[in-house]
Amino acid sequence: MTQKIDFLSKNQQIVLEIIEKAKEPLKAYSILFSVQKKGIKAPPQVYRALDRLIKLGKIHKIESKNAFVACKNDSCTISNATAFSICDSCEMVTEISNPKLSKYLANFQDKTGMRYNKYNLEFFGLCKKCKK
Amino acid sequence: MTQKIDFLSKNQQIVLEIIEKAKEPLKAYSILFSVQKKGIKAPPQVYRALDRLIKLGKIHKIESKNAFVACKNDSCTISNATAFSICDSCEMVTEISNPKLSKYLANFQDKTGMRYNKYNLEFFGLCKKCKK
DNA sequence: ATAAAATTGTTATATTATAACAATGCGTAA
DNA sequence: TTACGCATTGTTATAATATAACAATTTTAT
Repeated sequence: MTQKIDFLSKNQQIVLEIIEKAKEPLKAYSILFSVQKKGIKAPPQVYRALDRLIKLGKIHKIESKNAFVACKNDSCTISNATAFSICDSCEMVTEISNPKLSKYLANFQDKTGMRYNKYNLEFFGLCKKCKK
Repeated sequence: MTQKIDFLSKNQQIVLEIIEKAKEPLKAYSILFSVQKKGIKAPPQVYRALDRLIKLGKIHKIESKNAFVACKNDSCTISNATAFSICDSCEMVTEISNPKLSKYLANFQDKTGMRYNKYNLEFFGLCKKCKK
């Protein structure tokens, strides 16, 4: 039987918790370091948990940073439509939750007629604090 | 003085040429392998050329694949607004060049009021061939 | 021509991620 | 119950991606 979709294993819970607590996106190996006291010892354990949490939509990967953030959107159970705002200076990352944008992108069609089932958008700039 | 913006060094030309010839996005180490006969021997040489070519807008990095493609848009001299269509099955990648989309994204403002100077968008799905 | 600055070459190593297999747990049919 | 099959977790090793640090060379300004 495949794992129930709403069940998190111990490792998955540990990894999720640390990502949720963090104010910044976390790198896989910094997660590994933090959770070693809890018995997670090796990279594959972290990467497996990350993969699973991504599939469940509990976290997202910031591709340009190879880092992971918790999904702020409670209703997000599958992460097929993501948009982030990233500050080039302080590296702050926030998930953009904008219905117009999601609708626009979900309905976007290019001339090839290819149909998309997933997208990821990353915006870069300076956040208000850093612009001052 | 900093390097003139339209001048490519030998290594940069070699790397650009191989990326332009390729039908698929190329990985850094596959580029390295291909250009070793031309005298490029070590990773930093490839990565420097890639960085420079990206800044010039001659190539783009597909973040979700850690791979590099040539920019198809001749007028692209700075790569601050990119959008790609990626097939999950055959891994084909095409750059989307759609004025409406670029305009929409360039003008996008989220509620924080943060102003963006760059974005990268990656769409995933099945291309026409693979959908059949 | 020569010093300063920038670029390129080279070695080594850091960082990110996965393959491969062993150990463990877990449902289920006999 | 038990033992078989299968999924999950643990472990070791290594692959793949990327950069730091410094030496050699080339370019530029004077």
